[in-house]
Amino acid sequence: MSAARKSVKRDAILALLRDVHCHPTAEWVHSELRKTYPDLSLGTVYRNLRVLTGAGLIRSVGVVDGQERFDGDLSAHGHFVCKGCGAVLDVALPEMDLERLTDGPHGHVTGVEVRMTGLCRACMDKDIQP
Amino acid sequence: MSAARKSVKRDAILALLRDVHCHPTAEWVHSELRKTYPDLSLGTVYRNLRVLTGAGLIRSVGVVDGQERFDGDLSAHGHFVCKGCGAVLDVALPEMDLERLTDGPHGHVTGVEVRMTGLCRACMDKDIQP
DNA sequence: CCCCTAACAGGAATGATTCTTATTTAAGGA
DNA sequence: TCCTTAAATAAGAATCATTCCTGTTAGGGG
Repeated sequence: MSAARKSVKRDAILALLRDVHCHPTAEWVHSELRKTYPDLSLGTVYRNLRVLTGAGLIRSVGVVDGQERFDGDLSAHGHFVCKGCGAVLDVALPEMDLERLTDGPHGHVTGVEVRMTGLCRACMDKDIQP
Repeated sequence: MSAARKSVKRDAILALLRDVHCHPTAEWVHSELRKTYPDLSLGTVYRNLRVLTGAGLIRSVGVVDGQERFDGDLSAHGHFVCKGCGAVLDVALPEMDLERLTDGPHGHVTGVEVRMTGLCRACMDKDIQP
């Protein structure tokens, strides 16, 4: 018995997420991998993103502007989300003891996500000159 | 010129969010306020939740199980989200200097949200006995 | 080589959220 | 108080990300 079978498409999705730093949406992954796998279906991307997230091989950054964003970098870091353009940038978390938060009085904690929102440099400049 | 006019429905939505501690969805707010305002439409709830969020009078906790959750408590605290039942609980953040994160190299930070995910006590017990 | 089942493509279905239109109502001035 | 104007609203249609369904393909153990 094997729970997960070898899958070229799934491996490609995982590899892509590990390569890029843009925290992609399902659609971005789809259109990107279409270049290599022209028959890749959007449903397959969605399903595998869920499988990979469930397996802890990637993580979700949450929903930005109605679309879920994913991250192949599992190291401890937070995210800055620009309200203007929707860009998601990695943010080093200044040594806050996230482990100390684990298993508080509420239950068993499996993940912590720190999300900052604001305006990125590019959008700050944009907003000055109309 | 007045940007925002007095609005009974909007005030009721804000008051409800300040009263409860369950981090409601738009639909929950709608069905709850229907008891007092039988003609309250779901669209009005969605629009006012957006207006109030934009005005900084409430904040979004993010999307849980496909539905956005809101919080009328603006004090500094994080959230524990149960993967099992979708409950959102307030978590005291152990004095981490969130201000120190403001205005990093990425742009102007306006908000920080710390979200923990895991299994709440009730769901932990549930998972033992099938 | 055969069977069982996971993985898949393609497209339909779902459902939260937003948008549109006509109607109501608050606010401020005459 | 009455009138004018624009915000607020109800109702329902439209949007669109995501999930579900169906038939097909293919991996890998036996």
